[in-house]
Amino acid sequence: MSVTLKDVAQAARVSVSTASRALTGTGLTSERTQQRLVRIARELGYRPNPIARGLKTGQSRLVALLVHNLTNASFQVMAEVVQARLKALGYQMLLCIGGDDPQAESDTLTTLVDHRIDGLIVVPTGKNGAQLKALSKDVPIVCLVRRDDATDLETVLADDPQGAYLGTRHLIELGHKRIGLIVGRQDTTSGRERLSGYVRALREAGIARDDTLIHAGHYVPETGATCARKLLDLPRPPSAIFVANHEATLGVLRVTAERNIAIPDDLSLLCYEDMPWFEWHRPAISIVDNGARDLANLAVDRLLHRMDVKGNGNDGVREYRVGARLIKRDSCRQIDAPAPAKSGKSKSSSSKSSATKSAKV
Amino acid sequence: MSVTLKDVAQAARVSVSTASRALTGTGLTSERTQQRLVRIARELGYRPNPIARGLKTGQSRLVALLVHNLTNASFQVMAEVVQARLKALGYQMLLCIGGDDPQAESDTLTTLVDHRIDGLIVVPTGKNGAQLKALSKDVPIVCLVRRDDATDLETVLADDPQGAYLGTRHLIELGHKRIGLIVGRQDTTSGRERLSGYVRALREAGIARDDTLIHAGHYVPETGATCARKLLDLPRPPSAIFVANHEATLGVLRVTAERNIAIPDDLSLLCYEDMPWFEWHRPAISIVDNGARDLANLAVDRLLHRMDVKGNGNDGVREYRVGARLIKRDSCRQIDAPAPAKSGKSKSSSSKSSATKSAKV
DNA sequence: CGATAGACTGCAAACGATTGCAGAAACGCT
DNA sequence: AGCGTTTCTGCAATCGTTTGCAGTCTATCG
Repeated sequence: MSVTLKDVAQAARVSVSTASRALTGTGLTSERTQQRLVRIARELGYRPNPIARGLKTGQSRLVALLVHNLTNASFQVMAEVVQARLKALGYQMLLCIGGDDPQAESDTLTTLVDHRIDGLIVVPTGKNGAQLKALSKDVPIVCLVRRDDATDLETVLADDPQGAYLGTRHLIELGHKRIGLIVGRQDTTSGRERLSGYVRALREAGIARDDTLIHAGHYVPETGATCARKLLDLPRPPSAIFVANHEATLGVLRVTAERNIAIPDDLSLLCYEDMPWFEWHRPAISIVDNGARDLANLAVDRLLHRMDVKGNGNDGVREYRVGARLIKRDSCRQIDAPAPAKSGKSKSSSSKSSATKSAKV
Repeated sequence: MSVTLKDVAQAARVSVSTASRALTGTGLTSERTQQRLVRIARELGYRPNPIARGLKTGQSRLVALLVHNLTNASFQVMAEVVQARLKALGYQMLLCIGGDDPQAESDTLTTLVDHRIDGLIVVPTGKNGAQLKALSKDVPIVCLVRRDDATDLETVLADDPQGAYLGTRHLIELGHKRIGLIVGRQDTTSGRERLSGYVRALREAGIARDDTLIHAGHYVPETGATCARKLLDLPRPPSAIFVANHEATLGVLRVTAERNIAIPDDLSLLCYEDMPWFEWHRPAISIVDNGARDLANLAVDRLLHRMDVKGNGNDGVREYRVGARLIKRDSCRQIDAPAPAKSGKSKSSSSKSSATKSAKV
């Protein structure tokens, strides 16, 4: 079927071993035969069989990435980044989708090690700590985005406390005093951390924490909508909402649209994590970028490092934090200005965002 | 390291071959030893090594999916579907991202066959027909979404002519006579087909084709924006725009926002392919659903079929079409009603969208 | 009772590479 | 020339399975 090492060796009238050494470039072969073999191999179109090689060396040139889904924009860019990096290094990426389901995660993990993957980057559900720990003896593993507290695996995390702090402070600086927070479940690291950043910014600014302004739930549009309604139905509704997740943002936008609440005139909106269409949306939505791209890159770096060092060389560091950054667009507005006649929370549609409108069409 | 067939055989005091036969269930072994071996294997936690098996059998239990990117919502759901289906069958999915770049595609293809993948589902760039054709002798291949005209590979396509026809007809039925079309490059099948569907609907309705209303370009937001501007700058701008791609839709929305064009009051908008946020957007965007999920499922079906039949059993059919369907939401409006005073293409921001605003908040 | 078919089982050779070990060739040195 | 190095090459084993072939055992039948 395809050209094997044996064919090359025969064509060159040398033994298979010599051919192998010449082509893998171990330096144990003479310059002349080396070049000759390389030439012949090329002429014959020889391509080494990774399966056979893998059997002997125990490596597969396969690295797996296990994420929850692909609808999440962060996971998308991570998958793209990981794939690109690995490909450049001659690895193939096995992309697995666990759906945040412990059982599926567990199954997937075992098949992956069966396949003798050379490395694994995983967004853990947090329910398979024991298994992950056991696996990490055989395969280099790096956790991404979430930590699995039952393990001591190297983990690359977004700096959620800082990101949430940054975002909240931004809103405070714009003059907001009542800032609604829609945040993730409090039994996840990120949920807790984002809340803590928010609280810290409030405290620093000397603003009292008001628990009626804080709502936690799953990262889905429905939750966003529900929480937004609760916030807006408050006797004294917030002047700004910080949505700590992009999926939930969809729900919030829906509610503001339904109720005809103009952003940012009637309500400022700040979102955690980017989505491609946020900057095309009108108004373009300001965000705290969790640095998905950097996260993925760092995870790959760490994984490669571990794969090199072999033997699970722990160099002490267990946790890496990737800084978040604020990207200001048009969905948050200054609020402390002495309200001019037509501004404030009227239903006017003529503030900053629309001031530059052309009458074109 | 891990327990091998030899270990199992030893524990059971049989030869490796017997163990192999018992565990793979060839039926060539006595009921009793069969069950005994299965038991022992389980007790020892034996897991067959796919690499070793692959070396012998020439199969890898790996199926590759090669798409252009993951930002495209259709590709996302396809990837999810393919992954789920394959996993259920004990295959792992190799997800590759080609970026619609012929060179990358070509490279990827060769590494994939190196890895002895058992099957391939590919969204071809159309520039590597020869290679694909050659590969298809070794590996079952199914093309998805796009056809590669240089090959006779089995291909699963969206019914673009029908989808475009459906969408256009919908707009016509709503009374639109001048319908702008923003469509893909005309050197792609889908680009041409979507145009043809549009043209057919027009013809059927007895509306003359107006080429100033038709713009083609890449499926990216920028193109959408550029084309939208051209359309809106026309002396007689269209009353509806049919955007034959969701990415381009972003650009269109941006332009309508910039120019304060209310949808659907000032302009009806219909989009090809769904995106998760379209139904959360306000107004919710009407679409022609290309049936990404069905496409992926069918592609997997066909691939499995080919993998079974082995020897590239062609059963004649070369092309499968998956029907598109119209999903009406809120971005298209009836236009033939005798225009009331305040409608039309004024720059007013006070049509339906803002008329119902509550002063809430 | 012996022959023979049938049902299991084991031996050993693959699959395509890598690699330890030892032999061969080439070289420099005295 | 003889000897020790060094450098290169080939043999053969190995990785963990599968599988053709031949051998063993039992049971059945004439």
